[in-house]
Amino acid sequence: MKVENPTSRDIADLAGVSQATVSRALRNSPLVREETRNKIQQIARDLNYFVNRNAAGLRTHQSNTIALLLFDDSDTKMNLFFLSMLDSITRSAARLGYDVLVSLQQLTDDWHIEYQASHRADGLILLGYGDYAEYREKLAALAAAHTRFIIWGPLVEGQPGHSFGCDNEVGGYLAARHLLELGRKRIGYIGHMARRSPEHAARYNGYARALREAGIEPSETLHVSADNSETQGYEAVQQLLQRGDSFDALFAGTDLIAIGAMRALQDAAVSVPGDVSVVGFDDMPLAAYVSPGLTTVQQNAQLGGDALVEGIVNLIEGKPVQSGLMAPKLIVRESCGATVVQRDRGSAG
Amino acid sequence: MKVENPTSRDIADLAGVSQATVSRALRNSPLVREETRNKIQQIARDLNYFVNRNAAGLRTHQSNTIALLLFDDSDTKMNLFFLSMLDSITRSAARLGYDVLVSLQQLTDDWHIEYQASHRADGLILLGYGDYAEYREKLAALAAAHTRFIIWGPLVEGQPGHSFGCDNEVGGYLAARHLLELGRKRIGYIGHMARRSPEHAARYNGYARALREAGIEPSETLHVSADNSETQGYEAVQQLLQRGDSFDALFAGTDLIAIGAMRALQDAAVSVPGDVSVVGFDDMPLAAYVSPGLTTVQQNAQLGGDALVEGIVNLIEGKPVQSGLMAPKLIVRESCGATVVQRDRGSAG
DNA sequence: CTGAAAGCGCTTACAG
DNA sequence: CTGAAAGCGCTTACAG
Repeated sequence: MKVENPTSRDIADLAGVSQATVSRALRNSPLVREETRNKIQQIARDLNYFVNRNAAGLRTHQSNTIALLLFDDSDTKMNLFFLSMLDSITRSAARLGYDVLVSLQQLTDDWHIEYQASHRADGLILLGYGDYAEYREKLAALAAAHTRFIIWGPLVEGQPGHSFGCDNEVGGYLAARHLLELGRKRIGYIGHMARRSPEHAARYNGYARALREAGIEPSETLHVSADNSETQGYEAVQQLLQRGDSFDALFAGTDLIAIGAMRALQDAAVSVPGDVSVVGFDDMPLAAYVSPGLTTVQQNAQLGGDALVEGIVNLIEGKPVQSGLMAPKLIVRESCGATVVQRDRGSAG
Repeated sequence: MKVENPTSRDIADLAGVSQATVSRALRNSPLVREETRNKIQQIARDLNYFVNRNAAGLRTHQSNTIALLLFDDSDTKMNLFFLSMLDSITRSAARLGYDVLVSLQQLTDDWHIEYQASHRADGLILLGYGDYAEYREKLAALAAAHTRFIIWGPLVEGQPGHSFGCDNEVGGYLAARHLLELGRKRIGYIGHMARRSPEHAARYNGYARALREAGIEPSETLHVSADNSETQGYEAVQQLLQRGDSFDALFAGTDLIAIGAMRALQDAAVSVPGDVSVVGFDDMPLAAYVSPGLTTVQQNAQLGGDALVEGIVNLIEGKPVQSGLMAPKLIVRESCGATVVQRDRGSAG
């Protein structure tokens, strides 16, 4: 009873029912008598039959697929945080019956409005940091094409579509509070300053809020602009040291910047955390392994991925979706001089 | 001239030609007069039209999609090496006109024979380390279902399907040669010993070959079995130290093991590389950041990903495919005591 | 609870 | 170079 590429018609013949009944039975329609359904499903299993997704999709105008668009225009390799989100995204999607199509994009690429138009995906998840000016335009184009999408990122006033992200303002606040509680007073900031990046702006704002609450006015001379790379973190500290304005702590916009900064400090014979405390942002696997271990602000990739999938699936299914933020968490290691109860190396990697 | 969800028929009406001609024009058929083709393509662009993949796939029995199945049964998070391969895989696939469907699997899961049977993918790329006994069974099932697939991994005698991987034997040889050239004589090995994992067996064999070439018989008492985790590397070194047999170098089957091993040595006040040299395998981003920087054997993820995509696409298109291996490369950092010309931190991350 | 029938939107022999 | 027509394999109103 071998059929090479069985169709529902083959099963119908074998079961002695109509093809329509086979289709119903395989979709667990209550319209089909249980006995009939069981028989049909058994035959399908025996034949190694699986519904042709193209045919089903053509009929139903669905693909049961989510496209995950990763973009990254920094000079580093694909951000590991996004990669680690891939894990929870694919798992959540699978649980809800969706496949995940992955595409790595340059921000300058066409943004594949066609994913939905071509019925390859029912909706998009957008993941990555980028220049927001350019970004906004693309989002508007997606919205104009009636593409369903959800963005990982902050709530931005007037931005088309839905988003879910980390509360970067709170993250920056947590980082700066930690430094203040350790007695640090002259706390610098290294990161994106421009409003090109609302993520980084929010981190900065949280930092500034904590300082002001402590009666300290953030000092321009302790701020250095840097993109997300170790090199830029390194160079930023060199600049800072040249300026000659003293500082006893640094809040870096990302872990990569923080790691570069720590290295620059060490190369300049400045002790971390003896002379200067350093806090990062992201908690990438590296953060636990550098020396000293980097205290940083963690975004929960698991929660984030789950929320994004839930959001896009709700969008696809026409249910209401709210943009939202999740709370970040301070991970204390050695780079600030706080007493560490137990060294957390995080997950291996 | 707005059409909500345009089909080729809408374009045909607008262009004053038949739907068949539209289909030909959009696929750049030479059968269509250039003028007609240009006109049709212009209209398609104006309408934001994209070919319905379900309909096209139903007709052609193709999905132009590759399924990437990542599995990992180690206790660590998804192996970063595989994740970094994702980059070159999606890019290569895109260049060849294929989408990439990603699925994270447990080795114990069903292996989605249905990806191809359901016409969701034209072929599979299998990525991950695993228990080979269990593995083999699944591969046989895939082959029995006429599923096209290519595996990242070693050439294994009698294994169904095609594969592409790193020459682990040469990698192990390079690592051990390096240690021998630095004057090390008592070189231990930490890693999988069982033949469950041909990858690790090959690494061990290369190591043993280098030793024997140098007139040294690999010593049982300097071998400790360990899975791919920092913890197991740490514990392995503790065991080794307890045994009391002296050693001046360690070759670890993976970077994670090596990093755990280095930490155990440091915790036991054994200097790395002063007393003991350590070499790892993989060159994960971490390797450049631990202290001392880990000398290790690098597998080129870029090349690997490209080769896997090329392989599966050839398989899909009925072209001949050869299983193959690529040469690994020794990355010298500080953990062995060799003179390092320039510190290579590799790519950020 | 089941069947006959229409139709989703394409691709491609076939005929001209 | 172009068109009319068949058909890919499903899902789902419609009728019974």
